[in-house]
Parts: sequence; C-alpha cells; structure tokens
Amino acid sequence: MTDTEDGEEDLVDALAQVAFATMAVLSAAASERELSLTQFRAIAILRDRTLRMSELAQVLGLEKSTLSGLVVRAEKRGLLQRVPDGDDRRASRVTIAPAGEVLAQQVRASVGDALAPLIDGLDAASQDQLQTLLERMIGHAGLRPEARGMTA
Amino acid sequence: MTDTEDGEEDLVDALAQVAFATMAVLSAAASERELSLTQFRAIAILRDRTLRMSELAQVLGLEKSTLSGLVVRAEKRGLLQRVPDGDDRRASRVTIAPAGEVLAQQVRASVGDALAPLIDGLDAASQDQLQTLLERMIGHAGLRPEARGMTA
DNA sequence: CCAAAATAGTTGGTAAGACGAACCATGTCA
DNA sequence: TGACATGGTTCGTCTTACCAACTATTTTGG
Repeated sequence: MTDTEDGEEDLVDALAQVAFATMAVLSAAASERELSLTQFRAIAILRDRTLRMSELAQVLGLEKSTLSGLVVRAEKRGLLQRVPDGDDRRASRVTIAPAGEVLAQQVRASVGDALAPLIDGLDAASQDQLQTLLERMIGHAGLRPEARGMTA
Repeated sequence: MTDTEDGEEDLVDALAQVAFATMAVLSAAASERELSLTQFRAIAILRDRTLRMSELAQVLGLEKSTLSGLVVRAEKRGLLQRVPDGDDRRASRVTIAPAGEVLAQQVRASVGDALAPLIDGLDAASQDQLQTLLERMIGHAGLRPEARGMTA
C-alpha cells in the first residue's frame, strides 16, 4: 500500500460499493431493453453530441474494432446512425437515431426509478450536497464536466 | 419517465459518471494482476468473511454455474479455497487463501492510488461528507452496512 | 508533387466470462 | 421411505472484447 492516507480507505470502499450498486441498476435497466450496458452507454454519451468512431471508442475505453461491431448492431436496430464525415472521407460520425433517443429516454427513466431507493435514503438537502460533491470530483480528474452522459 | 422528481436527473447522471469512472479504475487495477473484475470483487467480499458458493453467487449477482468456474480458476491460483461445510455435506464454504489476501491488498492499494486524483479533487472535509453520504445511501436500499467490500 | 508514413474504420479469428439446462449428491419433509 | 428441494458441477452456447491484418484515405517530408 502506497502512502494513501488512512481515512481514504473507507471512502474508497464506499465509492466502490455505490459504484457496483449503480452499475447493477444500469445493466439491469439496459438489458431489460435488450441493450448491452456498453450500447446503452454509447447511446447515452451521444445524447447531446456526435462523435467520430475513434473518439467514441476512446471515450468508452474500447478498441475501435470492438466499437465497429457495437455500432453496426445498434445501427441495424435503428438506434445509432453513421454519417460520413465531410472533412475526412475516411471517417464517419456516429449519431443517435430517433429510435435510440426514445430508447435512451426509457432506460434513463427506469434507471431513475431503480436508483430511487438508493437516492431516497437521503433527504433533499443531502441529495444536493451529494450531487455537488460528485460533480466536483468529476470536474477534476480529467473528466471534463461537459462530457455528460457517463463518460469513462 | 415516471414521476421521478426533476432534480434527480442530474444526480443520477453524476452517480452514473462516477460509477463508470470508478469501475474503470477497479478493472484496470484488477487486470493489472490478471484478475477479472469479478474475481477481484469476490476476493474483496471474502476479505472479512466466508460464504457458501450459493451465497457468494447471490451477492455477486451471478449464476451458480458461473461462480463454479470462477472459484475453480481462483483456487488453481491459490487465491481462494473451498472447504467442505461441516453441517451440510453438499455445500462448501469459500474462503480467501493467503495468496488471495496478499493480492487483494495490492489491488486495493492500486485502487486507492488510481482513485486518488478523483478523490483529491475534494478537501478533507468534503471527503468525509461524501463518505458519510455514500454510506448513508448504502445503509438504506437493502445494502446492509456490514456487507463490506463491494456488495452488489 | 509524390512516395512514405500515419490515421480511420472494417474484417476475421480467438479467448474470456456469463447463462441455462441437465445432472449427481445430499437433505428435508410428509 | 419415497418424493421433492437444495448445493454444486459440467457442458454447450452466446456475447463481447481483443488483436492482427487489411483497405481507403490523409498528411508529411524530400
């Protein structure tokens, strides 16, 4: 163990626990709609922007070959869409398709519901506080705040 | 969207984002030691207790058949150990083996280190606050507080 | 301005992890 | 005791991810 201060231990623990709980909820909600967690994440990320394949792969922490398959599958289902990039004829930009938007919205809702028991353990003020703290964490650590939607 | 209150949206987002970030760190740390995330989690859970196969499967949210394989692999590497349950000759209890203990400790340390950038975005007081809030969340929602070590 | 190197994405082969069904062995209960 | 339930394992299969090789297009340096 390097010189992490003592108290951090338990914070790490709590973080990990909540992370696992959250992931469980997310994957359940996703697979309810026959979406892999990764697919859902991709869709969520594209909610408010459009990226090139390689960029998306990078955000998701995936190999581009992996992403290829993922996008193809999603495209077949009408969830995502690839449009050729005007500037660079090698590249394509991935966009969320209408059906994907709908689906994402639904999944989002069930996630909200499923997370409610967890969240409702806190009163409104604490929720705000928590949100602030989490956002502050995200803000540092290279996770740009504008990178909405479950960036790696 | 069901009737989740409005503000929850962003809290959910923040939670998801932090969850993904945390998971990324955890799996990186695990796979550095050739551990699957699930294996690591199993070991972490057994840090301070011993469970039967079926119980462990349930905590991990896995099928028992899946767990069988996982434990066999971990046992071959001397990380876990199955000992027959005295009371029930069908059952076995899974324990962490010495090598597993060591490995878990190491992984734990790198997780701490890797999470540091995230955590250090907050001053000490905020860290405490965050920990308290997270633990409060865990406390509700059926995640018993004594279930240390990254329960589902 | 062109050849060489870099970059974007796809394809194909492979491995890991998870699932479900079928299957023993043991326990429980009527 | 016989029937049913429970604990685990085995086996076949699916999904997802990786890597290496390949095509098509930029970009760069001489």
